[in-house]
Amino acid sequence: MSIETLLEAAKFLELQAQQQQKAREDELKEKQRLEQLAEQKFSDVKYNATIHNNNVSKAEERRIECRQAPILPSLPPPSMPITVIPIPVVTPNPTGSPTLPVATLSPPAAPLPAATLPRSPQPKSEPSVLTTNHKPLIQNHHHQPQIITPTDTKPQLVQRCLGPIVSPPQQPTLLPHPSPVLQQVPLQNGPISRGSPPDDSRQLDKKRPGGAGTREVHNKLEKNRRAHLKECFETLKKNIPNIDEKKTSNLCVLRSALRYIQTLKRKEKEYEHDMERLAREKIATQQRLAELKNDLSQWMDVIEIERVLRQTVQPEEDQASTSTASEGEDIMDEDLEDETPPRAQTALSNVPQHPKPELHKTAAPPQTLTLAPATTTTTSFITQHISIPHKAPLHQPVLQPLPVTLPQPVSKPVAPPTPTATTSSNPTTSTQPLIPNQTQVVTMPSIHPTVIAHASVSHPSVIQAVNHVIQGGGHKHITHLAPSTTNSPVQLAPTHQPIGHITVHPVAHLSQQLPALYPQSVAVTQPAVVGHITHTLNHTHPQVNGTAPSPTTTAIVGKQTQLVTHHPQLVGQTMLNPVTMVTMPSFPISTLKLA
DNA sequence: GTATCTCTAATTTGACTC
DNA sequence: GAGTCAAATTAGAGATAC
Repeated sequence: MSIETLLEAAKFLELQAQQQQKAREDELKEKQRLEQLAEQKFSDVKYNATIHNNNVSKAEERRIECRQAPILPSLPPPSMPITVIPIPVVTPNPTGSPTLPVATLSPPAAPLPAATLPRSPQPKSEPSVLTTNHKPLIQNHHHQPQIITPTDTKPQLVQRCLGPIVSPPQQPTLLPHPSPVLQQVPLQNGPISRGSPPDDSRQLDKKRPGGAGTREVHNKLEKNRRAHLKECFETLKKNIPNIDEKKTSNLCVLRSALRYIQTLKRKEKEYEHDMERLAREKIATQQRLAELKNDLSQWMDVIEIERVLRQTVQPEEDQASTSTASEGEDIMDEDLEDETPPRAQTALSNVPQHPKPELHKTAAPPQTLTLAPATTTTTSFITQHISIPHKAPLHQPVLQPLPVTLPQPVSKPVAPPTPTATTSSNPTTSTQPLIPNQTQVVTMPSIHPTVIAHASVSHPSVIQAVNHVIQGGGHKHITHLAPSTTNSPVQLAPTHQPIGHITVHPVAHLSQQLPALYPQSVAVTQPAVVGHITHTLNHTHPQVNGTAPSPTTTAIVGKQTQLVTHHPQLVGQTMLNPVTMVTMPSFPISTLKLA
């Protein structure tokens, strides 16, 4: 029954196909003229087939299919010869297969057509039919495999789409070989075989909610993602030095990047270590520098003390050739103008100028102390003793001959240094031209005839020098003064006055006392000198009130203990040295002029 | 010069996570 | 649903053997 019925059905389908074919050809002509799908949709299913033959795009196909979907049901089964649907109509099969395919392509639908059409083994029994039908079947598979897949998304849809999608190509080919049964076989087998049963169809259903568009979109997105990935690799490649621009795969890029990162990390660590090492070296160097400074200052103290001792040996006759303080100041002012300040020598020449307040402001450098006139042993002692510590370490030229700055090179033949000269004892002093300094000191007295004037000139520089020493870590230096003096070959007389207690020595009194106090200049003690300085400062402040402070004096006193300002006005002007914790006068001592 | 092999990039596709 | 990942596949280029 099955075969016969199938054959009959096939014949019936063939007839219908022929009729449809004719109608289709007519429609094709019309379509070619019109080429409008909307009208053609409703015209006939054949119309759809023609659309496919015209190489309509997939999207259009889908659209058309979707549009047709509602139409198909409306069409009476018998009127759908081309689609699979007609089969049931034709076939006497009571199973109602015609409706099934329409409802669902999948499982239920598949069996029916497959059972009926595939029976196409019949074709074997009927070679003619089989051969003829076989071609279309293959063609269908080859020509529009993709077309089918997209339409498989939904059973109904697929079912509806099957007709149009598969049939179109078939029909043209089928026309010459009318065998409705065979035509239908491929039609249904196509999708079924592909989907091969339900699994595939389910996957398709799951995967194609949006049809092939989803796949295309997904592929496009994936492509963009790859492009982005590629850009990232290129960027990475650019950031890696020493890498071949062209012949480098992504793998090489990654490896190179890894190596480069490791190298950078290693370098970073190295640099960190270097920084730490340099920091440690810096600290050590600074410490070393500080030590050297201290040593140098101490060392210079000894030198200066020795020098002072030698100077003290000089006879007082130096004073005889001294001129008035004012004269000396004037002369020194001229010198100051003539010379440029920056150099040590120029600075040295500035010393005499200090007496004038305004000049002192400008030419305060303590280096000038070296030029302190040696009108009296005390003054010379004071000046050199105090000033050297500062100048020595900072300005080596201070030790150089100073006659240049001297307005009156009345250099008297300096008495040969006493055998006790420590210059030889101290290796450092031996290397330095101490003798010129002595000569200078000797010559200076001519400039400063009186001790007072001398002191007035020398104090500023002395104080400033001391101040520098203190500020520059010279505190130790000051403390070393006493020991150094004691250690020096020349024995200094013990201080006549306690360090912690400063006595005021009237200036006039000083000139008289100095010889007495220090029969030999060498015997002059630091405290005494300091005391004189402070004393003069305290008493001369009215003249210099308002001038810049010079903490040197207090610094000097600081070593002793603290400065007692005797003058009430000074109290308000005194400053507390943060280093020595000693009050410092706020006025420039250099401007002091002892009345 | 050709065939073969190897490597790599590009593509497709299914699965997974958020 | 978008984005991502991984496996499978494909195509092209370079190296090698014949």
